[in-house]
Amino acid sequence: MNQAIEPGAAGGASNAFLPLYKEVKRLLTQSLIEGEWPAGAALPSETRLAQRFNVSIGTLRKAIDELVAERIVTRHQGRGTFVATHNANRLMFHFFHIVAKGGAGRDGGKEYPTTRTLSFRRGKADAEEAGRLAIAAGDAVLRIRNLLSLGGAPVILDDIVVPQARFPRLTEKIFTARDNTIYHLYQTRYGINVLRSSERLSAVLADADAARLLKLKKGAPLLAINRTALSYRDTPVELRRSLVNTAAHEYASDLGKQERD
Amino acid sequence: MNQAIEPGAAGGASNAFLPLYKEVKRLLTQSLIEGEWPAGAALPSETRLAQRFNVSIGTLRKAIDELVAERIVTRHQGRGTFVATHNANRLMFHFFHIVAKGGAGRDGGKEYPTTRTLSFRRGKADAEEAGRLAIAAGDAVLRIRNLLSLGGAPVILDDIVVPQARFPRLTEKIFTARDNTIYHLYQTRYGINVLRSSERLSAVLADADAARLLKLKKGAPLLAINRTALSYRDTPVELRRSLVNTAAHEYASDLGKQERD
DNA sequence: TAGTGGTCTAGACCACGTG
DNA sequence: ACGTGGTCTAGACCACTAC
Repeated sequence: MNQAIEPGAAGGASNAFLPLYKEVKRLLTQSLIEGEWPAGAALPSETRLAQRFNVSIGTLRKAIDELVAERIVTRHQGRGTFVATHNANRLMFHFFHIVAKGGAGRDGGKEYPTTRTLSFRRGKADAEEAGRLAIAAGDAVLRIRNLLSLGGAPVILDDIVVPQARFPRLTEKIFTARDNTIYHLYQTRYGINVLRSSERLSAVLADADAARLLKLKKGAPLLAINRTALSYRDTPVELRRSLVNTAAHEYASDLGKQERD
Repeated sequence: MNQAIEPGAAGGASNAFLPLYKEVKRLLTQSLIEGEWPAGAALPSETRLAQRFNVSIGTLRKAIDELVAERIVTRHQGRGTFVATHNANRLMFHFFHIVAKGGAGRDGGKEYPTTRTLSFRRGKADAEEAGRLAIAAGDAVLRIRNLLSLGGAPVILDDIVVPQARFPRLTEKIFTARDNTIYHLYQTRYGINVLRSSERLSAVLADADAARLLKLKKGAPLLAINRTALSYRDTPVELRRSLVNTAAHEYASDLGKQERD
């Protein structure tokens, strides 16, 4: 399928100037959304893509540059360009920000959490959840509660809310049987690609429930993280509230740092 | 001064391949550190810079692309390329992450804080501070305590530590008389350009001191933010511990978002 | 009108990974 | 040896700003 595009909206009489590489990027994103290249697959070579879109290599590369910056694809010299996959590394670098205190070690004090699912229930979205998930109030959602441990001790209590419509036939068995990250499950089984997240943090006191599960006294300070996970074009796909015991761990935010995989 | 460089380290017999644009970027950064173009000043045009370094425009632009991505310079079509300055906007977008809860308004609930300096003292760096500031334990430091208010109510208690050697003759009068942000003062008066920050967040309980100043009960939950502010080549220039009352505000972290000025 | 950054092209050559 | 992405070049033209 040849999606050749005009040499330049700029050349036309149009007043809305859209650079050619932005249009190429839009077409590439569209193909990614439609699943033309599934997660982990190689895109056609830059030469072929340039021919397909009828643009020069330089213009094609500029479009892919932006996709790389948004971590939608990754380039490997000598091998090709690939659709980014959700592996443990990507999770740790871009979506898991809890590190051991004082642990300025090799990985900045990061260790992999172990997850235990405490509950998995169906429910209906309240007004606030509906707004944040861009669905209607009362729509079916799945509510999942996970307890995450670091170094054997429970540290994080996660409450996850996802729209049922986006995850048809997702059962507790499938959810807990996964041998990889949750976002990997979303990606491989439902074609939903979590690309970035928006988080709001505050300090709260542990209620009886949280205290029991995190093995703390009621009234201990906890870090509360409200996350909205976003996919292509900032479509919300998951809400998550995390309660973190920051006695021995903390939340790391390195702003402006050049991130690399 | 013509800093022409060889057409390519790649062309030599060297095994350590360094792209030409990286070398150009290094030379540009060096000139910025040495103050050849002070904050707010325009760099020479891309044509002139390309001639000066004896590279093509494309290569020169690729070097500047990275400086733009790191927010060290900003480009304005038709006007030129300028050394980024610390104004209120830059502070709010890149270094001040406290927003009003539920305030999904025009600026995402952001409002400008008003600052009151509570104390300004000389002291000596302890071992931990020395390590984080890359100075020797016992070196002279300045300790500054600020109380920040939002909407008229005190919300944030800041404790700042900076090496005295980097800020010669900085007095409380100069510090409190500034009519702009603290980082603007660092930049204009001391040529120290804060480029990014590394932050660690945890939840704590208010002690008597914090409770009194933030008008809270002792034992109320507070968000503690430990920040290291970094300049060129990740040189640390300031430590800051913030205690935030998150009753009506929260910390915003939009990871992976394409930031723009 | 002049000067600046922004886009787009066509082509040469290099570095890297795989066979 | 081959194909991939990465670098570098030289030049044309467009969009924007300031004067």
